[in-house]
Amino acid sequence: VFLWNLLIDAYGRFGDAVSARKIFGNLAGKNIYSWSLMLSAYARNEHLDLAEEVYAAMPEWNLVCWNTLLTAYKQHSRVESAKLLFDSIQERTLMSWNLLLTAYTQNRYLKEAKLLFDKMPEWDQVSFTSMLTGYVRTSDIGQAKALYERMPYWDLVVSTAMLSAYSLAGHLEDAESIFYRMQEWNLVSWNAILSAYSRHGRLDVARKIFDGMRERNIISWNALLSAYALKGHVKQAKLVFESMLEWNLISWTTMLTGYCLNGCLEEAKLVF
RNA sequence: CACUGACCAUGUAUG
Repeated sequence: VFLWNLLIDAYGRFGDAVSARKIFGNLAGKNIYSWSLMLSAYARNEHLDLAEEVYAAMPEWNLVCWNTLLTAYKQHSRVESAKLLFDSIQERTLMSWNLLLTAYTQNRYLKEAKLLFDKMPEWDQVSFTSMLTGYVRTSDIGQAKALYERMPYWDLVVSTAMLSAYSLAGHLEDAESIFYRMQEWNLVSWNAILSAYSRHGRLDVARKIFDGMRERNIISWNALLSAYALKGHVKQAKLVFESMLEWNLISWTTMLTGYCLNGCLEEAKLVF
């Protein structure tokens, strides 16, 4: 059963809920892990209705499956359902609280988020990050900063969130000072500072950061691309675009917007 | 063996 469970998990993560379902369906002696894995396979792959069916059919429920269903509701913006589930479950961990909080903040229920945050039995870095991004989404940089300064310490994720918040609010220098005071960096935080410079039109610095990065992903490339495309350097942007190894919807939209902003309507049409 | 937070374009509700 362990091994079959691993396979269900793999298919679920790969996005193939149908194959996961086949294995699950034929599996004799399903345990609570099998059920939870099937539940998250559906939850991850945009099948909320099927996830609910699996949940309803489960022989028993535990914390993990409640949390998984909360995650699914949150991702599908079913905030009311998340709240109902949260109120009805037998036990809650900090993660369950964080999930409801994130359901609120990601869907801009800021008042509810604030009330819940103040009612929580404890907070961890996730709780703070979630509340912080709630403020950011509602453009309240002041509250975001106040919350950040209340924290006992800062991990990589919450620092990156605050860095991006400053950048979004137009405070490049505050973003920089967070970055340089951090104890550790990863690809995401490098991308965040790169995009901060890019957003503020500091093309030279953005380029240097990009060139100096040890690893890059498509987000890094798109950030550099937008530095050029949206600040009037269409030719440079085109060069970057052509050296990219892969493109996604964001790359194309960036390039298209760049052409439009610079009056290159023919090129824009071609891209489109 | 299962569950939560941060990074990229455009748009995102007094139009």
